[in-house]
Amino acid sequence: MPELPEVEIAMRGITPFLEGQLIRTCRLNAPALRYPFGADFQNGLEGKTVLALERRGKFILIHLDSKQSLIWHLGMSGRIRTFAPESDYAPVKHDHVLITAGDGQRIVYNDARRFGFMRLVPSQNWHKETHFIGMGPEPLGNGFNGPALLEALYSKTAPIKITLLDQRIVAGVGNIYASEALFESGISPLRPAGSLNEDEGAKLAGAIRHVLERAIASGGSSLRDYQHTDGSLGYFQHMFSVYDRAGTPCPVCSTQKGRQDGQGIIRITQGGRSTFYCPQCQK
DNA sequence: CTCCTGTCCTGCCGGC
DNA sequence: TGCCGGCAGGACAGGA
Repeated sequence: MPELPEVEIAMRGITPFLEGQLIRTCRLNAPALRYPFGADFQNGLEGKTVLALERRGKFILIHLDSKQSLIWHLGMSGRIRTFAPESDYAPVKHDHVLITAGDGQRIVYNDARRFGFMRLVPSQNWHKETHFIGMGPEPLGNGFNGPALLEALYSKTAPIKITLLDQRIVAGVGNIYASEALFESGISPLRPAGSLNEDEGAKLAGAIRHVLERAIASGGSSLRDYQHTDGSLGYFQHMFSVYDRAGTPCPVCSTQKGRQDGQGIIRITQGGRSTFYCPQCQK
């Protein structure tokens, strides 16, 4: 499910419930998510105080005062809900992890498909965990721009859409925002990644940043099960140009004189996953 | 190395 | 109405 914007919003949502707070209890309703929790998981959380939270790619990191950090990934269907101390928590199916903190506020992790996971690792070396080794730059950070992107792409022969999903190229881009960024930059998803020129590299880097920033500002994309931690919905899905819009007119070329004969947005499959684009606008 | 495919798991939707 | 196939926001392993 969640790509960078949704993970960022989830992290912002839980921060006021956890930052500086004592974790009182951690209840597990399943033996494993993607991986087993491990015998020491609950003990590693209970009685510890949260120092800080941060995001890296699609991962949330929760640093504890025990020199351990919680690595948290939401997989495809992971969702976090928060409950204020005095509010009622009504359990729903697939609520796998319940954390009670501070004054009694609760943080609940629900994940129908259990593709997500939580792992405790030494804080000092969290970035040396396999998930983060070789991970590409943060697209909203200073290290990401046209030249840096081109450098990462130049030797690649795979289609640019598939390559953008590789977290070693740039962190946090997933299936929705890869299609959206390619549309915004006018680049065909079928282009070999290494074939982009300087101008296209700059355009694509800018489009990735722009799309992600707009998605965060719009509260992310609420498809299927994704919601904010307080239960509210994002509305960036209403601003998709191409994703899940197969058969609709292209928002750019359908309005241009002499170009109304395009077939509109089409869906293709690349690497077993859907790609949406406008064959007329994206070359 | 890169690339391509399959797999983990449940839910939902459309077609018959 | 029920059943079945296909698809879903991700990451990783293993083989070519």
